[in-house]
Amino acid sequence: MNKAPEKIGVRILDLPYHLDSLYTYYVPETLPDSVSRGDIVIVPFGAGNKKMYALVEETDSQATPEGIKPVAATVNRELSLSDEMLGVVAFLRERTFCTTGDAVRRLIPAEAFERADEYYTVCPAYDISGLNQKSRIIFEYIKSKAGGIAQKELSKEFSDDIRPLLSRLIKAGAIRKDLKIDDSPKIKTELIVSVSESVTPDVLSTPRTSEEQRQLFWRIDEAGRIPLSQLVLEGYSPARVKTLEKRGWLVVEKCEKLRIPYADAEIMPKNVTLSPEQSSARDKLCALMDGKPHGALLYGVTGSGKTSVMLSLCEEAVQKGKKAIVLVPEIALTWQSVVAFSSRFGDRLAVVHSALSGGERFDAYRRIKRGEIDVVLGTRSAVFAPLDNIALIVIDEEQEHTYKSDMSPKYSARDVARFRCEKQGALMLLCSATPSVESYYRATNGVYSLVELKERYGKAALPNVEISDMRADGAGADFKIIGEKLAQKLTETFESGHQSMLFLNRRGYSSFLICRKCGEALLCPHCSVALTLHNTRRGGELVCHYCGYRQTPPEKCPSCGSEHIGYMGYGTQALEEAIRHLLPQAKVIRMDADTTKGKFSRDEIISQFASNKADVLVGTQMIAKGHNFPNVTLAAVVNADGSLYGDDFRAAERTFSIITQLVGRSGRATSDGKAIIQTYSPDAEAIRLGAEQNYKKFYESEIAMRRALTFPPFCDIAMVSLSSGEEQALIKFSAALTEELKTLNKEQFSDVPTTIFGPFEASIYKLKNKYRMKIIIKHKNNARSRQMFSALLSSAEKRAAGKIAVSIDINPTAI
DNA sequence: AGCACGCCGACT
DNA sequence: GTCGGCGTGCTC
Repeated sequence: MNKAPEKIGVRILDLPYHLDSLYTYYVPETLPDSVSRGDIVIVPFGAGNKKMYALVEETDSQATPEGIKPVAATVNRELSLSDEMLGVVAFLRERTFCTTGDAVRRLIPAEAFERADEYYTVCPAYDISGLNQKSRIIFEYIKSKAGGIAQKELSKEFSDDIRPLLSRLIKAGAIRKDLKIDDSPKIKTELIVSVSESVTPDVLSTPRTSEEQRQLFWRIDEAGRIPLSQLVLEGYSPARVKTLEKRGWLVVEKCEKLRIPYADAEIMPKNVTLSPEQSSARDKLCALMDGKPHGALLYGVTGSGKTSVMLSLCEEAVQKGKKAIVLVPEIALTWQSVVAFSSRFGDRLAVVHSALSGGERFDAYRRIKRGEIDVVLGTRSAVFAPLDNIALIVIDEEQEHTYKSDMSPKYSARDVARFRCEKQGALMLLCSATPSVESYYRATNGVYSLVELKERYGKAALPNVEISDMRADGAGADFKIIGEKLAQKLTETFESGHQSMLFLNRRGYSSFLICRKCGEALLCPHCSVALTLHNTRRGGELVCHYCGYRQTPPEKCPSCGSEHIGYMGYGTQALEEAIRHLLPQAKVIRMDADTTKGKFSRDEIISQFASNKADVLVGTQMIAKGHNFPNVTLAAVVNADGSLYGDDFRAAERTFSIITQLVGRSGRATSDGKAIIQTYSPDAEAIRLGAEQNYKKFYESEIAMRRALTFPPFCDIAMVSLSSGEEQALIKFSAALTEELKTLNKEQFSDVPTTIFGPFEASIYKLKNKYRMKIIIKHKNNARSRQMFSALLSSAEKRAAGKIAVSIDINPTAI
């Protein structure tokens, strides 16, 4: 019986884009396990038969290429991707122009990959007399290592490249190369003690049972299942446990220990009653969880209690025996929000975010995959949680740009959510007080159902907002960070015992160091960005916010030698100081990227402020989101112009959104909330309408602009990014690539309508010593246009020969 | 991207 | 003659 070996089609991970296609291998009979779709295997690749990870995409492949090779090994079954996840991989590859490897490594935590290494061993019978000296040294070295030596160690021990020598030795039959998989599981185990099932407390009356043994027995009987380590901690001796195990009273099992980072969160069930408006919204959305794919936008003013509606919907999904994913922006994922979910779903909740350790992430992944989890709460990447049977994917603060990844795969969590909801028949629910123009457009077009919350929850009213025109404030005279109006309100608020929040979208102390004589600003030597002054314990320090470069401020201008150098612009540190100056008695705390480096420091700052231990909170973006501070009656945007004049068509939208959110922080529990917006452009629409909290009007004017100028949602934007350390090569290559695109578009893809801009310099032209260019293409995102970009990327990569990095991003957050 | 093959110069 | 440089071309 000679049956033909099974052939499979695989995608090899970690291959460059233009080589990322389907390869055929056969499954040798010596392979212990069967191979199915979605498995990860190890295959030999290329002339050197380097062992590579590969994803099995097809079994029983009919392809008949020449000289196919055998699969080398299978790896951990727990890595296998479901059919739906294979679909997500294909979706990412097709939509974001990433490699299969990039996609797979986004879905499976790195810790899950077993370490596979190539080991060298000698063939003892080999006669070494024919070898030259260098070969003999290598031979003897490998021989001296019992059990062989890994490729990595060998190249570490000897010079960088002894590989040709090694392959010659293999050919000569002197040494062997084998694949060894280190499958020692990176799984923590612990010993769990329980009372044996066949035993009743009657056994305690057996003779020669000590009082200590009885106590131990009762302790375990009470606990049910308890870790041995816990018993030891409580003072019971492990030897005594062993004795009772020998008697057959107790059972000690080795169990997997899962790291559950938020396990100790206090469970405090809250019985939130929904307002009539909230429960009507909930009912409408519940009706959309009917097993068919739907999209909905929950548009609710700040403070209208969108979170309660979200929670209630998740409960509904779980009651139906289904699962839910809830996505929040990174900055909103704090202890408080975890506790809110944890109190409802307990250990059926998994929390996934970037601050998890590798092990914690792996454990969460396995718990989800095994079906132990009903609700996954997390940031962007949680949209890939390997749940089946999803009824609901919520995206809170839907307009946030953090849902778009800027590293490969450059996906948008919203697009992945839509894809998964389509496949699983689930509801995608976008939530926001200031929806993105694109999403609101879809809602008004009937693509999404629109559900609104118009009232603030409880008795809270919208705050009274004033625009403070900084042009009038001491114009020409001393430059002020805090204008007169804001100073007055800050003082009043402090004196009345209430709290204030001040938002400023720039960290550090001063944003520029400028020479008053020659006008040069001091730039980072590695990036085309001005250095920012920070106050540190050691005094002032200039920091690059893009690459982290630091230096002490110079005494003289480095370009003209003048001593007349001064600082321009200001950041949160300067603001903090200005408040201390204005209100010396007040306690001020600052929350920005500099003060929240620790894992829980953000939670600490928030809980300090929430418990009234500070009077004023100063911060960047991260103070604007998700927290409910009842005692805050003044919110201020210190410099609303900061985000208004970007070179980005979304600048107005972001300004409007941040103003609306911040204003909404004030007066959540009372009716006398106030908000101040300081600006030099009081007539700018985004600022005026943000102050009025008039989303609809802002949307109308913004959508009209987008339509007139053809911007999303009326087109899609592709950005081809090129970067290289060699400036001239980059400029030449960018021009050639643009020409190639134009030719491609004229010939093979003449049916794809485009408008091509560029090439031009990126807004930060030099970053970490790499020069950056970009090409912008307005187009309609569909299968044809993606084919065109895919062809362009493949050819560019081939020609770039590693000297120039090329990537494509569809609808990037910043152009 | 790796890696081998292949053809050239510098050295034992 | 051998070792090792890096140009070219392929990868199931």
